[in-house]
Amino acid sequence: MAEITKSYEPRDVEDKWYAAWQESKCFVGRAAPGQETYTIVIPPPNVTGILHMGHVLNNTLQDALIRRARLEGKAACWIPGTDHAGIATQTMVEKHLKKSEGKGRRDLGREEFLKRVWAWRDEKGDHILKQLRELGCSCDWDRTHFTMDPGYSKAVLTSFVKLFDGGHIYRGKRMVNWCPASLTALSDEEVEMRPTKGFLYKLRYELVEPSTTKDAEGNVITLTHLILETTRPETIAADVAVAVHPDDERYKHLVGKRVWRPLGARVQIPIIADIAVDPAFAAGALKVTPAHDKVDFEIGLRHKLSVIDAINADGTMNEFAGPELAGLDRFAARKKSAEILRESGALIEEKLYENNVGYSQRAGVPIEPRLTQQWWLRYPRVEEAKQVVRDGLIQMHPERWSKVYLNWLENIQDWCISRQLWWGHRIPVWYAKGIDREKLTEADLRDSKKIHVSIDGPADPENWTQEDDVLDTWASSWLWPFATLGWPDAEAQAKAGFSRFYPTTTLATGADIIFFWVARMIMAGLEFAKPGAPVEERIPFKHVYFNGIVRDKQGRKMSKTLGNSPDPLDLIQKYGADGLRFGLLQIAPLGQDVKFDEDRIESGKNFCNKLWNACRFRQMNGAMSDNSSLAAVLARLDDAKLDDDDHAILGALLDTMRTLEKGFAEFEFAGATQRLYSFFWNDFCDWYVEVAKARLQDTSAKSHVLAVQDLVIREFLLMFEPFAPFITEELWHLLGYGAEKSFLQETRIETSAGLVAALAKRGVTVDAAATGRVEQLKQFSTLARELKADQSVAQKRDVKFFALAGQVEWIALEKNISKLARLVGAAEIARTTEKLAFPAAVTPLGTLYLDTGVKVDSATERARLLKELHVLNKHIVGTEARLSNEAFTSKAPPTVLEGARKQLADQHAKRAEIERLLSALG
RNA sequence: GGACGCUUAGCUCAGUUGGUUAGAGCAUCUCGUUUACACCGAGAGGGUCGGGGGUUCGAGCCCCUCAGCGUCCA
Repeated sequence: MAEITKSYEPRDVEDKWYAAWQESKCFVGRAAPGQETYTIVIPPPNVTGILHMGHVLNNTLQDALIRRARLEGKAACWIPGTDHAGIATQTMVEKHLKKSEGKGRRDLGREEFLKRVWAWRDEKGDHILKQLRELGCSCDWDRTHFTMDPGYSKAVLTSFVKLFDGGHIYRGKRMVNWCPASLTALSDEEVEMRPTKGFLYKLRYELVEPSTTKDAEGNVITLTHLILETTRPETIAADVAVAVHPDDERYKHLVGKRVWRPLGARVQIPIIADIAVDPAFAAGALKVTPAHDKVDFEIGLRHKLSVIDAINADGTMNEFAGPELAGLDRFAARKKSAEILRESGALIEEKLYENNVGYSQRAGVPIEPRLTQQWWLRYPRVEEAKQVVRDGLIQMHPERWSKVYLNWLENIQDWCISRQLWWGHRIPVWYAKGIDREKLTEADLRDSKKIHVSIDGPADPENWTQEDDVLDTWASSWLWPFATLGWPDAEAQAKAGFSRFYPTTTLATGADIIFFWVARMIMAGLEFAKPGAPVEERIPFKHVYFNGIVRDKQGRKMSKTLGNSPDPLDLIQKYGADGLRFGLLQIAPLGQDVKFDEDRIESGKNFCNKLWNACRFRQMNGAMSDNSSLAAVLARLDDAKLDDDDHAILGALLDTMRTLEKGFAEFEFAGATQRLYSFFWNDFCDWYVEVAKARLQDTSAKSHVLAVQDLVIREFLLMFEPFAPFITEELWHLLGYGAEKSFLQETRIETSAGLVAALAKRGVTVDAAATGRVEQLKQFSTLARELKADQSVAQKRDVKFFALAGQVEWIALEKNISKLARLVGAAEIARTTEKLAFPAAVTPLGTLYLDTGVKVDSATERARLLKELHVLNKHIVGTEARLSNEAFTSKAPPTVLEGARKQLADQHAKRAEIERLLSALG
């Protein structure tokens, strides 16, 4: 057996074991007949992305889940992969192309450009998957998928064709969120509302003919103009009407009359009445610009207004904006139009104004509402998608997210699935040559002479032209849970074990993509996965775990631009993958954001080192005996030698196992990791290993004590492995728990109940009361150390203690006396039957005197005791008050009442003892 | 404007169905090379649980309300 080094050096260990795992293909997801499966599909990161802290948290959680499942004997399958990330990747390559060759994508042409994107992908791609290996992720790498791979692409096209055939997909000229930077439409979900500072322009729209009316007091007034306020004066030339609210008494008489458009060609436009107008906003009149605003567009439809499109796709103004504005960027045009309006006298006022403006999430520029031909999807299975969550077939953790999910589905809008990009799945629609695409009706879409829709395209391609647009990336990733399992190809599905691994078990992701991805996957799964099967077999997953967002210390989201995100690989270098994983999970409570704190990662590393050294110490204490199985270790226990400390540590072990079981069932990882920490560090190292040092001197007890330690370490390694796979694997072998060519993961982890049963079989029943007795010894030793520290002899090992203890107390002390003496650093702890003139402390096991060999400073000693008495008195007053309250004694449950009475008795006894000590000081 | 979440020690966070004197890690101070570990050990100081009100014998925990912060949806 190799000797364990003085400190844990993660780097070599990590590389060695990851290579061994890969070599043996031990992460392959394979289900034996009758074996329960546990499947996770990874949220596919961008193919050219790099690992950030959010990935670390998300993937550590998935790895913990999948490794635990493996230890529980389930057929665990974690499917990795990447996403082609349409806009992001295309933009990146375009930028690179511009920089290196000074060319745009249109200079190259579609085919050539796509070649470049693939080359980029091949060069930069999948880097993130390698980084996940550094983190220790146990994905089944043979199953790695990419959303643009041929098989996956076939799934995407198949879903399109099926949805089209099912009448879910249509084409239409409608208002979309247009990104003038990426030159593509975006779905509503890709638009982010941001409060934006700008100006509100107050304008006069002159009436063609002045109009008279009466005001509230009945005075006759004559109106010559209307007052409007707008944030977008550059679009005035595209105004086709002015609207007022139909019930607005101020303007009723104007409806049907006309005003002069104040910008562009001198044109009269009508005043109309529409309920969309908010009479309370500004002066209650709205300029109607159907081409450039969603609400205006709808007003236009209701009133059959014409549409003037004054803005080009790239956000510059066109000739309809008028000669002064044509060619200008929309923001420059805004300034320019304000100038023109000011000169003409139409601009009354411009004031600072903040409103919510939609931004392209990817490109970061304000989106432009724009009227374009797009492909739309009426979501399938909306009602069913709500039902599966309401019925608990799909459980969300934390549960509250299901409300957000349901609320979105209640208000669901059709999905714009076409993107004016080249990098993505080209929509499998072909138009007959010569037809006017602009004029295609809904009926034409169903006419196979005009439109062809199929996966492979028409048989006579020369007569057809394929749609230029590609599909939204999410319209490919929403198929992820089943397209990664071979769908729709029957053979591929059989090979991938689709029938066993679908539905997947748990999806771990961020709540920020609950609509983008989670909700859509549920609908896609229900629609496509197992047609005709019961709903519980069609859902894509049973649990959705939403991990928090990793933020910096100030609570800001980590981002490249802020530069506040540490590089996870640096952290792995510094603290080890296990330290990073464990440290991060300790601060990741269920569903709460994580404020990243490097100190916690360091604490993760330190914990690994602690574990390492405890195992090293175990090895130094005696040759390893048979550790090859739980039964072998248990066989080495000597039930006659079990003492309270053994019982207490076994009790704590069982408690920790239960906490872990509950933690995994409820996705409470912070609690689980914290219990692992306190169990191993406090319960085991600080107490059990320390008291064992004395017992190891006793040759008759030694092998028994080492067996207990081996048992605890074994079970601990099994529990810890999902969080820290590298160090546990290393120690597993160093301590002889596993055979040479095996891995820790091949062992079945015991349940707490299973361990109780296994112990019982060896005649061992854990005595719960032992924990309380050990607790008293712990208090005793703490008080003894405190006494030494108070007397400034903390470092001395040769002091003598005397315990003024009754018979019962002394028996409890006596059998632990060598442990205690070692623990507190004393030459001797002896019994005394008389009061002594030494500094003293009142312990649960009698009064303890410290003989320092020098004369007691009675003033100091008195002050110390008085302080303690003061605190005690305060507590006594509180307890007495509670107990003398009739309402309390009559209503509180008996156990609470009894506890309070016992507490008071203890407090009184302690006070009496302290008072005695004080009077002894004279 | 609506919904949800958060507010506990200097910092980051725990705190199970309300029940003794509210915990941990880090940081601070003191002491320490005793057969694992200074990536360590021993000890200490430090909070009245955002404010207010209520329910209860009893509230960090339940209810109401206010404030601040955050997220999502309008």
